[in-house]
Amino acid sequence: MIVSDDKNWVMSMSFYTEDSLKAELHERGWRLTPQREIILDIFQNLAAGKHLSAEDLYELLKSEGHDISLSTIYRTVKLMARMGILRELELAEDHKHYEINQPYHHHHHLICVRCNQTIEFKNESVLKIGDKTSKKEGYHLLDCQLTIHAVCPSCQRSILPVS
Amino acid sequence: MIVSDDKNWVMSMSFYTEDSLKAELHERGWRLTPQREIILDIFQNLAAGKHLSAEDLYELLKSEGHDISLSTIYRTVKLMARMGILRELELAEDHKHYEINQPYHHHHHLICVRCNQTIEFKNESVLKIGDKTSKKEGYHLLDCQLTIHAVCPSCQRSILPVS
DNA sequence: CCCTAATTCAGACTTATTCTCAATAAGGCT
DNA sequence: AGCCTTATTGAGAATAAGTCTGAATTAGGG
Ligand SMILES: [Mn+2]
Ligand SMILES: [Mn+2]
Ligand SMILES: [Zn+2]
Ligand SMILES: [Zn+2]
Repeated sequence: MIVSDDKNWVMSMSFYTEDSLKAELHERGWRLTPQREIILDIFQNLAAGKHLSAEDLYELLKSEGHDISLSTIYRTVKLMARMGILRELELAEDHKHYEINQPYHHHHHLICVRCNQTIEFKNESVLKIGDKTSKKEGYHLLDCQLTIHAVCPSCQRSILPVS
Repeated sequence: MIVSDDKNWVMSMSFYTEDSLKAELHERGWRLTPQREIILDIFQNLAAGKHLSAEDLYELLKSEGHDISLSTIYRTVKLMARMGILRELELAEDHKHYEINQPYHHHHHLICVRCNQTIEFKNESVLKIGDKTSKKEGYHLLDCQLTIHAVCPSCQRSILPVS
């Protein structure tokens, strides 16, 4: 399900029910499976600011008694990212992270390139820039993320280890 | 070599000579090698808007008669990214790209999540936001990138292939 | 209830990136 | 100019994130 606001850009709605997820999948000729429902449920109930890798999600599901294969997890998060339901984050680690894509919780990341410590921050103008830019090019906006690479205070003080 | 401007944030200077690169390496107890000099030279003379993967760089160097190992290339681009000399771009492909980090050429990416087509755009406020945010947290800014995920006009029209 | 095509699952596979370690060489010092 | 320490390189092995395959399952339309 898609919601347009007064500024005329489109963004996924904040919360999916079984029905709205099913409707959005069916729009594209896809199906609602228990696996997809369960995975979306995890992300919808994740604490604000938490994000999961595919492996994280796999373990979390297993701990809750859901035996969903890694292949399905990889396929599902990619699918939901391409639908605009999830955000795909490229943080400092060597794997992707995912979180729900909700305007209300929209935020960005400040990453230390040495120790990988990451701080989240909000900024109202970023989404406006993303909106303006994508509209100008005729793109349909799904998500926009500002990623800042920097050196944290603690790493500025420490001696650099040899690469 | 580091340059501070009137706004008090720090950013690598636009152009490196053998001496300035050497100085910046020595500050950290590192060495200037022919390989590092050659690799930086490639990036400094790359057409604006071009970016290279490690493999791209390896082939380009080979075509110019420079036999630098892939290991060294991976190590060097990562090193230079952590120094703020290069930007590490996470585009839609499954490998990283690098380009020189110069305020003058500072730009961002609008990516189609379906066909991976990428458009570069400039925006003056993004760097200001990155500056303000990193300063507020006491971080030393190296680079900031706005990445917009969206669906391009052509992909909006086409039928969706099954994932 | 049937049928078709989408989806799942297990496991093989791919491949970007990192690691290891012996050989080399940068650069500080005399 | 030669010496010494240690950072760096290079070749190849290793790692691991993510994708692909093919048979079995199942969603959902009729
Ligand atoms: Mn992680
Ligand atoms: Mn590429
Ligand atoms: Zn740090
Ligand atoms: Zn496209």
